[in-house]
Amino acid sequence: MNLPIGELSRLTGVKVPTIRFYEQIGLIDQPPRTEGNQRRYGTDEVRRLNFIRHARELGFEVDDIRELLDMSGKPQASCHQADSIARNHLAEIDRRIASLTVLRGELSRMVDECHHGRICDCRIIEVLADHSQCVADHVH
Amino acid sequence: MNLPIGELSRLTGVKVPTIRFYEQIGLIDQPPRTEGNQRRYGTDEVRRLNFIRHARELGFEVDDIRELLDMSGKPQASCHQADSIARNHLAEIDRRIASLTVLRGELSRMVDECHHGRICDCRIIEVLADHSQCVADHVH
DNA sequence: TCTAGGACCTCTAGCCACTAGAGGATCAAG
DNA sequence: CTTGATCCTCTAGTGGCTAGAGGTCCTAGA
Repeated sequence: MNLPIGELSRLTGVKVPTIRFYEQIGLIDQPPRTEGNQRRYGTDEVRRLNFIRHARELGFEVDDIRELLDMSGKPQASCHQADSIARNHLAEIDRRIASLTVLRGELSRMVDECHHGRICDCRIIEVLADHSQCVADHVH
Repeated sequence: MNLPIGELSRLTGVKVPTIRFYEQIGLIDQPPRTEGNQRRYGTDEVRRLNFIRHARELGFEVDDIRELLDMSGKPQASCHQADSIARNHLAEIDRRIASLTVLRGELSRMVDECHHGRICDCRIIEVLADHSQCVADHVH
C-alpha cells in the first residue's frame, strides 16, 4: 500500500500521465498526498485501474466505463444495464468490422489492378479521381 | 464555374466548414474571392475535392492524400509510390480488422455468459474486474 | 548530514480530422 | 430596398491521451 504513482503504473500497466488524466476527468478519485504533495495509492486504486484498463482494451468508451464502474460498486443491482452496454458495444464493433471489410475489398481491388506503370495509367489514382467509375466497374 | 462554397459543398458532398478546414491545412488552394470577400470556386476544385473525399472514404490519412494529390498532378511519374501508399493502407486495415475480430470474440463470449442476474454474479463485470480469470477460462 | 539523480509535481499545448457556435457581413430574389 | 439565406472569421470543443517545460521531492549512498 501507499504506492507512489509510478508503482501504481507498473502494477496496472497504465502510464503515469494517463493515471493523472483519469483523475482529472473523475474516473478515479483524488488520492491522499504526502506532505510534499505527492500522490499515494492503496490496493483499491489498483483494482479500479485494472478494471479501467481491461475495459479500455476491450474498446469501451470512458462514459461506458464510468457506468460499469458504478455498477461494480452495487453488487445487488440487476446487471441488465451492464449487459446492455456490452451488447451495444458489441454491435458497434460489428459495424466497424463490416465497414472495414467493405473498405478492404475496394482497396485490395485497387491495388491488384495497379500494373506498376505511370501515374496516368494507375488504377489507384484513377479510382480516387473518379469513384463512380470504380463502382460501375465493380457492378459490371 | 464561379461557385460559392455552399454550391461546391453540394456538388462534392464535403461540408462547408470542412472545405474551409482543408484550405487552412493546405490540402486545397486559396480560391479567388468576390469583392465582398467570399470564396468562388471552379471545376478544378470540384475534381480535387472529389478526389479528397473518395480517398477519405477509403480511410486514407490527410498526409497520404497530400502525396496522392501531388502524384495525380505528375501523370508521367512512376506510380510506385501510390502503390506503396495504398498497400500500406491495406495492411493497416487488415491489422485493424484482425484486432477488432479478436475483441469481438472476447466481448461476445462475455455477453453470452451473462445470465441476467445481479451485478455480483455478472460475467461482464467479473471479466472486467479480473481479466486474467477470463483468459484462464478461455485457455481451459 | 549532505548530495545526486530519479521520480514526482503542475501547467500548457499538441495530436487527428473535423464540428459547433458566436457575432457579424454579403448576396440575390422579389 | 428589404429580407433571409448564405457567407465570413475566430475561438473552442471532441476523445483519449501524449509531450515537454520548468520546477520540487524523496531516498539511497558517501
